[in-house]
Order: sequence, then C-alpha cells, then structure tokens
Amino acid sequence: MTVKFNNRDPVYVQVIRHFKEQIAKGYFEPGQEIPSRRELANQLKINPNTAQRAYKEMGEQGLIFTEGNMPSCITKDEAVLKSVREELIIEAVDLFLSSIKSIDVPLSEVLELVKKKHDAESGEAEESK
Amino acid sequence: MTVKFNNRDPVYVQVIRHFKEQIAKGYFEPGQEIPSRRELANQLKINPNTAQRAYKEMGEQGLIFTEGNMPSCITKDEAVLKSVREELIIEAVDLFLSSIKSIDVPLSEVLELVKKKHDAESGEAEESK
DNA sequence: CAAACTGTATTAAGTGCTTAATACACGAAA
DNA sequence: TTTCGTGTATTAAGCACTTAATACAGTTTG
Repeated sequence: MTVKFNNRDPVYVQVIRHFKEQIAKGYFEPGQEIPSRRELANQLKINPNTAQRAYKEMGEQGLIFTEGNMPSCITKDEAVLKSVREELIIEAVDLFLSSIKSIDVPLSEVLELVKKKHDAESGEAEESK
Repeated sequence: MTVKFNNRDPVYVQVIRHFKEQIAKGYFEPGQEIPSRRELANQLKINPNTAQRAYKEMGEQGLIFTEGNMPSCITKDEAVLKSVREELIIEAVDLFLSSIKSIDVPLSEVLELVKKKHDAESGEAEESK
C-alpha cells in the first residue's frame, strides 16, 4: 500500500480519500480487516496520530467500524460501500462542471478535449505494456 | 466585484483564481487598469496585505504589470491572456480525468452523467429567468 | 505646497490546522 | 504473568496563512 501525497491537502484527508477510492474500486470486502493505525503509519511513512485521525473520521462516516480493541474493519453495510463510489463520481462531475462554468466554455468543446486526452492516455498505457 | 471564498484554500490563491477566470472569460481588455490593492481589499473585505500578495504573484506570473506608482494593469500580451483560458481548461480536464481514473469508472458512463447534469443546470437557469 | 492616492516592504502577532510525542486501558498470546 | 499489539486520549510543537501596524517613495490632485 502506497499513496502519493500532495502538499496542498492535509494528509489525513488524503488518506481518507485513498480508502474511499479503494472502496469505490471494490478493493475491499464488506467486514474486511484493515491495517492498524500504527501499521498504516509505518506503511505510509506518516505519524500514527495522522492515521488515527483518518480512521476516526472514517468511523464517524460509517465507512469503518471498531469493536473494543479489535482491528478496525470495513463496514458490512454494502449500501454504504456502493454509495461511496457514486459520491466520488458525483463529486468529480460537479467539480468539473463548476470549473467549466466559471470559465464559460461550451460543453461540447471540453467534451472533445476530454475524449481526446482520455484516448491519448489509453494509448500510452497500451505502449507501456 | 465580489468573490465567494471557501475556507479550504488560501484567500490570496482564490483571488488569483478569480482574476484568471475573469481573464479567461475575456472580461478584461489588454492593458486595462485593475483596482488598487487597497481598493480591492475594501471590495472583497480582505486585508490589504492579502491583496498585495495576490497581485505580487500575478505580477510574477506575467498576468499583470506595474509601472512606477501607476495603478497595476492587465498584461498587454494577448498570447498570455489567451493561454490563461487554455490552462484553466486543461487543468479542469486533467483533474477530471485523474479523478475518474482513480475510481475506475468507464469514461462513457461519466460522460453521460456530465451531459445530463449540464442539461439539468441549463434547465434551471432557464426557469429562473 | 499639502493632501491623498498609488505601489512596495518590513516586522510582528494571531489563528487554525496538522503533526508529533506520550500515556493509558484493554485483550490476546507467548 | 509478561509482552505485545490493539484503540483512544491528551498535550505540545510546528507551520502556513492571515492580519495588523507601519514605513517609505513617488505621483496625482486639490
């Protein structure tokens, strides 16, 4: 498990984001154990408290749960897991639309650019095989 | 001139972003005067030093220029003005694509959502007339 | 000339968020 | 029992940004 951090957003926020992306991609099974705070901190080279903060928020959001001193686990509520993906998608779409809107760019124009760039990236991935 | 600030990004960054959006929309003429630091600070209810910092960076980026003690002006270099728009568009597209990529969502699926949401927003704008 | 406006610079304080350093209670396992 | 690994809580330190209070040089305006 590795995460590339940017210097702009708080680390704990990026950690949460990372877990949400993993969830969205179906990487976790419902109820699956996740690394302990200290272990995650070691893996990501961050402070245990930062990991703790990320886990704490994820717990409050219902993404993970913790019973006693047992290792924390991904929620068993599949509806929650499913909604994570949808939320991330909606988030991306809304952000994109508001950005475009604030520059007054015709949608058709950027959609062409999106397709073009996407195909270009796919091409690169293909070449690197 | 009003700007709605969020609590996440530094104010001076948001001010710069605001000017770039105005430039991208063709709101400014090349060489056009812009408000003084103190006046902008008054309008936006921010500290003059924060306005100064925003202007300073915009000057370093070539977006505005200042001669002597004259009021600062938008650059006369139309190529720069044009590139601002393109940069903002590319920025939005790249961010969108990377977001989508990190969730493993098929492009066609989100493009449908983008169009749908965009049309819905246009509809709302139409109704509010 | 004097006043008021430009831009610019320096220094300091305050504020909020992030990170860090510890400590504690609990349970499982050697 | 002792050790180790859980989660949790508290407190302090660090850092970036914002704000603040001035100061200075120059230009325009009354």
